[in-house]
Amino acid sequence: MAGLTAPLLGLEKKSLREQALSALRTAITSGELEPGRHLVETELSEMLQISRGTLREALRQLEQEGLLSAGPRGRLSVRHLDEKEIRDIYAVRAALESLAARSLCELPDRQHVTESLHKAIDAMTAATTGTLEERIESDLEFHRTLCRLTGNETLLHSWESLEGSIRMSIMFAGLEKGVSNMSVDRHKDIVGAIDTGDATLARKTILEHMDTAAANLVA
Amino acid sequence: MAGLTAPLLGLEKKSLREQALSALRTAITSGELEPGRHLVETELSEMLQISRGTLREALRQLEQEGLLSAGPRGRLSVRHLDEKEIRDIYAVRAALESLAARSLCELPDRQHVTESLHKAIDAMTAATTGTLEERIESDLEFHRTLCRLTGNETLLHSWESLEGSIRMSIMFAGLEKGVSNMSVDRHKDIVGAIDTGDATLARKTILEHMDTAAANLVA
DNA sequence: CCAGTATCGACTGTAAACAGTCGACTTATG
DNA sequence: CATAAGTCGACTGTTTACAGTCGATACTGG
Repeated sequence: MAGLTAPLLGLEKKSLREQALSALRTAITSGELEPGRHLVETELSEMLQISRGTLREALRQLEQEGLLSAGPRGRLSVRHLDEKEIRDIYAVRAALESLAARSLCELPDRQHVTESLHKAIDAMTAATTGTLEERIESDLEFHRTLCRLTGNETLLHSWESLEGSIRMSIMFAGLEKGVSNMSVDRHKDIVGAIDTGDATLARKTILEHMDTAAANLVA
Repeated sequence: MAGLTAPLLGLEKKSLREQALSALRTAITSGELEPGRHLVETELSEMLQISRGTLREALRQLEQEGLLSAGPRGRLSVRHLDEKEIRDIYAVRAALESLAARSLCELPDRQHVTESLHKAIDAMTAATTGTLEERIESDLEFHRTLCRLTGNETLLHSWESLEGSIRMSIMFAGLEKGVSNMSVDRHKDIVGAIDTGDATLARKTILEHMDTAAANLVA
């Protein structure tokens, strides 16, 4: 049994809370737990086979991410998004990602950045032959990479806190509409703009991308 | 006992979790719970006279707000901010608030907006004769109002999720440095720019305000 | 029949107890 | 003396039980 591989040494055992968080986030953003649905702690804890205390910790986080809304007496339900809310979410998303794009343009050495973004583009290209879900995942991964590459942890965290709302927006609009915003060419334009090092151009490209995306979602 | 006033009818009893959240947020952002301090659940729950379960829910939220960082084995400690992190926080803050400013310029009817902002300015003016804490509160209230007036709930929520980090940045720099960014005149400039309805000017004013603020904090 | 009161079930909020992991320290062994 | 094994305390993660609030329904009295 000698010679354990490095990945095994780095194994991370996920807590029940984290597992519940993931499962619930997926169930909500996929529509399985439908908008407006009242989440009853006792039911959910039985379904997930965890205690109510553990579940509550996960639910609190989802509430903070904007996926759940608290009704009277602390009752949590899956949030419903109307058109205005989707537009609002995309406006904030645009603000964060345009900051990311500008920040990347201002980096002294952009080579590793563009390499990583090209990899993310390749992944998007590969996903065009996959399922709608795969295309959405690769798209969101591209945008997350954009934020991550800035090295601004606060920016990445803010974006990730918005990710659930973004996913719900796509779900509300329907996956086909969502995917219509995920063309590889338009993302190549973003990378191209960043490549030029022109922060104003990069910002403008992102803002336009997000304007179009929001308009498509609410059409 | 007839004739209860409307405010009494609207009384909201805060849960222990919410009370703990407030108390902890204040203790952290004021420096009472100092950066790097390991928060031991059993100690804190005894101090606050609440159960560990209730405390955990509050701590989770503070972690998500960026005020605490999780170390090995789930141990939470008060986050320490270095200069880069402060700059990063202010960059994200600038992105959010400049979106707010641009959004306000695009509103069809800006009269009630400018009235509210002028009120916030008046409160800042009144606070100049008060304590440093009062000045910081009135400043943050001005900026929160900026975001709230847009009617974009996602934007307000994102800003509020950042507020703790903002407060900690000010605390790290020292209150005097923080207050140096809170001159009434500079905030009047922001309102003035929004008054013109020129979204580009308003955005630029905010970005400059935040650039200067960050530079002052890390100087 | 209607209004007031009582009861009960369905929750959420909270506390107390149990369980597991780790590091520091002590003890045993070669 | 150095190393390995054992023990224990200090936590965090989780479960179970208790407590309170509310709405819906049933009951009672005028």
